[in-house]
Amino acid sequence: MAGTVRERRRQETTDAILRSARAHLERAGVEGVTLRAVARDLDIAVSALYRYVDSRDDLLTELLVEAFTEHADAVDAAVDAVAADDLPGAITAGLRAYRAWSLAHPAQFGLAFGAPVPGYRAPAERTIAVAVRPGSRIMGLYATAYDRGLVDEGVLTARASTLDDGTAAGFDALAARQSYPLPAPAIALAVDAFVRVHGFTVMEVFGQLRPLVMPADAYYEQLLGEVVATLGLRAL
Amino acid sequence: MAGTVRERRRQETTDAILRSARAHLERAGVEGVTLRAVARDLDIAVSALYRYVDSRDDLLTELLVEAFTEHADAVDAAVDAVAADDLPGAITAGLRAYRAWSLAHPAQFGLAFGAPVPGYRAPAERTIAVAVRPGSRIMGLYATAYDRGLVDEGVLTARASTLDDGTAAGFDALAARQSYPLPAPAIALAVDAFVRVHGFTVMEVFGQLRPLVMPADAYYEQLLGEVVATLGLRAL
DNA sequence: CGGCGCGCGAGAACACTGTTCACACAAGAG
DNA sequence: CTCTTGTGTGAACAGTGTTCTCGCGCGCCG
Repeated sequence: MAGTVRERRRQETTDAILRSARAHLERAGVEGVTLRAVARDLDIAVSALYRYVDSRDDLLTELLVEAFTEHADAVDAAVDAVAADDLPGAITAGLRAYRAWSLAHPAQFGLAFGAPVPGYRAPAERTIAVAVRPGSRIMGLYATAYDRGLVDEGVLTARASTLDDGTAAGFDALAARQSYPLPAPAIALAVDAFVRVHGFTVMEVFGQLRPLVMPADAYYEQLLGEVVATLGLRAL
Repeated sequence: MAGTVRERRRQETTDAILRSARAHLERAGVEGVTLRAVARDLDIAVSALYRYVDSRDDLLTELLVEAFTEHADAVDAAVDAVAADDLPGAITAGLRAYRAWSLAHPAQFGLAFGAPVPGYRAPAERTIAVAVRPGSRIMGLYATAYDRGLVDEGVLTARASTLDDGTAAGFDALAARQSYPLPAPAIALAVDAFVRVHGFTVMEVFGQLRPLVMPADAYYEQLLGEVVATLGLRAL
């Protein structure tokens, strides 16, 4: 129990606030997370909440980074559960977890990836780093796969032929900035894959897929297979 | 000028309400569309609005179907502007307009395709029909292309090999219901294409693409080319 | 161990929001 | 000309976020 008694009690209250806010988010969406509702849960005056939270927007930001973090943690856990040498398997598992977490936590997913919550702009410095984690993880796996020569050269040259110079330069800059040993066409392939995965997930969670694709599980599994193949990877 | 003076005035007021609500939506997002703000715009008492609108949710629904309609109209206009015999060109133009409208109207797009607005459930009977229009239009173009034998048989058989039975059955049922002369693998290809287009658009409008792809225009054009090729179509 | 600062909580107040109500007025229908 | 009906008003209620002022008393410091 590090810290003084006061600090520990403060931490407990902060946790309780976040727990309550999260519960209301899951049950009633963003509009349901209300300072007064949280205060009622904790049997506390509304104004007392301001000792722990700057504003309602601040509370939403907390929920937002929590959502991003849990999402990324889920992806990481799935990746880590796969044998380290099975890179296609790890990528598949990570992308599978990407959708699974989103389906299991639609409210958090909506907060994180839905339309920017009106009225409040999420502070970029707090969100971007964590929002980018799943993508970075997958990109890292793909990079080591490329390093080990597991990426088919044919798909890379094919992708290179349809890549315009401006985008390629942007990708090269990105690779340099993040120190990925990936050529621009490989990054393009990874971005393509991510767009498909995220697009499918968004459409499913937001209910725009229901009229079209009914047993979405099987469809997504097939999508994952195709995506991995498009990346130029062969399953073990 | 059909109808009595009263009916005309009523229509004018209704239009003014929608115009004001739409302006607030574009300027401040969903939270910005407020009955009191609209009333202030029209120099009217708040309670008077209830003569024209059942509730705030009802007003939001109106904006929602308006957004869907304009989006679909934009796609239709782009398709209609292409020579009737150039089906790949028409599909490309339609999908290009799909993104262009979304970028030009981020607030409406967010309302229509973002996280379900918390607290209120859009009445399905009013939204589904119009929400589905762009997809139906593209699917229709693809169907006539298939009818004319313009769809490469190779991609169809390839797609069929990775399609599970359940999904295929669902697609067949969809084709029968909508009376599309498309086999299940073709519908799968169309859905794949739509997921890529919508996914890219969502990520771009919601700002999740900015860290990755900088000159998004060129990238999207390339994506369109690849999507059309994946559909088994050859440009004129 | 004792004084006391200050972290913490309470409650009232203000400015907003959506929604409903009783009421008044005028315009069109018969 | 009457009188139903559409339209607009203002007050009221319940709920929201936020900001004050006010105290209490815990727990750190001497």
